[in-house]
Amino acid sequence: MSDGDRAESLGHLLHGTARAWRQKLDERLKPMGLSQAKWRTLMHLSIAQEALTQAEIAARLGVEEPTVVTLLHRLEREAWITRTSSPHDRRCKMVLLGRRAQRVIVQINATAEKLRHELFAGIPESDLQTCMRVLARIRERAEKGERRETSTRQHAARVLAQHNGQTKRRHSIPRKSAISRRHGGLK
Amino acid sequence: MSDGDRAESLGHLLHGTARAWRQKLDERLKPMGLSQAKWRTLMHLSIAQEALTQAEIAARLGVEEPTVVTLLHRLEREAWITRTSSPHDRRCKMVLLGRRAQRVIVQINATAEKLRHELFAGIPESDLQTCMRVLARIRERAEKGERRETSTRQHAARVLAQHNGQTKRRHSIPRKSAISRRHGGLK
DNA sequence: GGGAATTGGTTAGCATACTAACCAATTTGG
DNA sequence: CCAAATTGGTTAGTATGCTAACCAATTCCC
Repeated sequence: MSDGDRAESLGHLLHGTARAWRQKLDERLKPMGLSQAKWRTLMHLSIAQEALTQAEIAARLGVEEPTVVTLLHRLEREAWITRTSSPHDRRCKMVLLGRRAQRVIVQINATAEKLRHELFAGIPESDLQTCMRVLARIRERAEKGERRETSTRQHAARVLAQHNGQTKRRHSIPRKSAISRRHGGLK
Repeated sequence: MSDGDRAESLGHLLHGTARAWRQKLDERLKPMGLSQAKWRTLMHLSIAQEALTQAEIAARLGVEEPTVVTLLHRLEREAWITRTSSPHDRRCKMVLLGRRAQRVIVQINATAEKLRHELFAGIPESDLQTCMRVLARIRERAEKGERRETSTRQHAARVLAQHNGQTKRRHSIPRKSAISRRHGGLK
């Protein structure tokens, strides 16, 4: 029971600490019109020092693509970034930092760093190392076997391809309608 | 620079580990029609062994009240819980575990515990302790000074009370309309 | 006793994340 | 070369969290 308690505590602790940290950072970035998600995106673009595709951003942030779509939508609306079609691959959108972002990105990083210093103050270096090692191990285990085997595009396509020859309508019948109004609107 | 890198890594690591853990647990609870948020709520009710008010649940989960409202709404809709008005305090709603929840709660906890064992396998006890100590310290710091001084109900009310005698319309003009259709509909 | 303050719960609106399903463009393999 | 598979991006719908603003009920205190 004591083992279960301790273990459960780490789960809650992890959850709660991540939440508290995020909230604290959001609170400080708020006056600049930013949040952690936006800041992290800008930071990755800044580090890359070149235009990234949305898929690359998603990979670096560790989130799914649809999440990136709306995130970038907000960032673009607020003039933090610009999105242009790639001339090499017309599927891709190249994402660039706007001037405004380039100007304030230093302050943003400074804010985040200051918070980190505050949070880490007085904690022995070796303890931080241990903590990171433990977390990395847990994360690795939790992510491993996240096969996502069920209902991947590839998987579904493969199954259906084996099932019948035709490739149109690869999935089951759509539930709503999914109308696309994309017939000439954007170039 | 190496210091900044390491520090930044812990931030990302914390975020990513919490996310991976949550996803993994959600994945396993999904067949039972649950998620981490729902499971945690049921677990706290189970531990309490008595009816709790929504405010108590919010405090135990560490989330805000409006979050609990929609969470309980979903749980009630799926017959995991029931909500009844308290006879002692007509403001309160007492939240009770439904029969269905009581029956499966053991399996749910077993699932969560099994995952914990898998994730912790091979990690020295002392390292886990250190990790928890570090996280607890960071969390404490991050939560401290979360004054929420700006725009608390109490604060706003106090300020306006000093400003003018009347208490009606304590806040600024609502931006939309905030129509309440609560005039006899319920009860 | 009664007005002020507090507390419990709610709605509205937003941010951030997900999965499922889809289209358009490119790459691959026979 | 061309059909099949893959890849990049999108929309729709849902879950989970937040803050702001509010109502109703209770408690506090003069």
